[in-house]
Amino acid sequence: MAAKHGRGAETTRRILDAALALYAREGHAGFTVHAVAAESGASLGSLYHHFKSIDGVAAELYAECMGHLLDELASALTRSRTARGGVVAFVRAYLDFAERHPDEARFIHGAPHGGFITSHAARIAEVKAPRMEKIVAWVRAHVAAGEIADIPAPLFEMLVVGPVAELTRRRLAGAPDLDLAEAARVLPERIWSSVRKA
Amino acid sequence: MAAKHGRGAETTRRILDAALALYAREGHAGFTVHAVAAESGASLGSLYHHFKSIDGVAAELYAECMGHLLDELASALTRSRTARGGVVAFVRAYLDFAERHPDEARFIHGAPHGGFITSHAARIAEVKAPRMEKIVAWVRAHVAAGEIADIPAPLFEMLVVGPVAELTRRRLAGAPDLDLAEAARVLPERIWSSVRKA
DNA sequence: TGTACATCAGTGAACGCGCGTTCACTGATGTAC
DNA sequence: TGTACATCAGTGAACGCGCGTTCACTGATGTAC
Repeated sequence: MAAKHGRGAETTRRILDAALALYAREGHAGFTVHAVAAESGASLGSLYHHFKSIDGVAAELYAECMGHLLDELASALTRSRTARGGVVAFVRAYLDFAERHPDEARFIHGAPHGGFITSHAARIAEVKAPRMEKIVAWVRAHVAAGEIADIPAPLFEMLVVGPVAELTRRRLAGAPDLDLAEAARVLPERIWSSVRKA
Repeated sequence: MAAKHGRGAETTRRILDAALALYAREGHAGFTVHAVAAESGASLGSLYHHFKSIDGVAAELYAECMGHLLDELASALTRSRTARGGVVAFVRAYLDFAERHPDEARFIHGAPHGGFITSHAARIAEVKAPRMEKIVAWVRAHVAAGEIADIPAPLFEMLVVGPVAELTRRRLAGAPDLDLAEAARVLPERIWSSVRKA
């Protein structure tokens, strides 16, 4: 899937782009094989030639978007020397991603309730694992240095990702009273307060 | 909907209970009118007599679960005198709810991606609004007293609800490496740190 | 360079299935006098 | 209390529709000699 070279690469690309645009425009209910094929200009048969099923399209698109987000988060982190700088940059990068790529953010936060995430778990893990490893290594180093509180890694993740993920979800669900600029001003320092040592 | 008295109250109750159990067991994909009717023992016609559509069932169930959760959260808050005690109790109440009522928590966090939440927004607001009002009033009072940071109410909500909502979502999505007991020990104080004044 | 063959890419009509919803109906409960 | 009527509760076969998927096929590109 997602052939990097070869003749069908362009078609594959068009299908994934169309799927993302369609999800953004029509939501979960409009995300059907027929609609994705029509939107992309490919035929049904062509879509099934490159992807094994509609869930395959969704899984590949999810892996792509998640990879994109995690790349930005990991690089925000590793660019920073101090723990505080890293956490602040991480939170900003998340909010920035939601603003610059709202369609991808919407797909990441909304799509998993179709069952593809369990049926294509291997493909998704393949994309997530190496990025998560980088992030976890950075956090561990700063825990060891005594800058970040020594709490279980998953709980650290909840504290940092939770507020921004919730914010993103609500915005995408249509709550308009949430100002991203203000969030970017307030949240990073607040979240840092929740994970700093002592 | 959800007649409080009258002859059909019992049937209505059975349908909602069946819908919740079915969602917990089969997930989004199994949540169909036919399946809900069969699970509840009611006929299709009877279901349509009491609810106008399958979305109507989902919306009523959502309103019920959300009301239940917000009741527990609001009472945790208002039982507490100090800001710190309130926030800590709030977080514990959320985690407690997820543990004691996993089916309701799963429905609250998973179901909204069906479109019923916009089509039945009025009914849902009717349940949420008075509870949210209590919560907001409590927070405002403690902001005025200088105990809680003076940040916009929605951002306060993200900081407090975000981590526990994210945790709940991941657990329900099948991540087993998340220990609720440990979360209840670590998160409340950490979250308090993120919203306290100075 | 030309010919023969194999593989890859793409087509779109057709399929069966299960979904949400309707409807003509029967039975049970409540109301009037 | 008995009778007539109205409303509410419940039944389940039947409907049309759109979904995901298949398949026999054509055309384009790559490979061998």
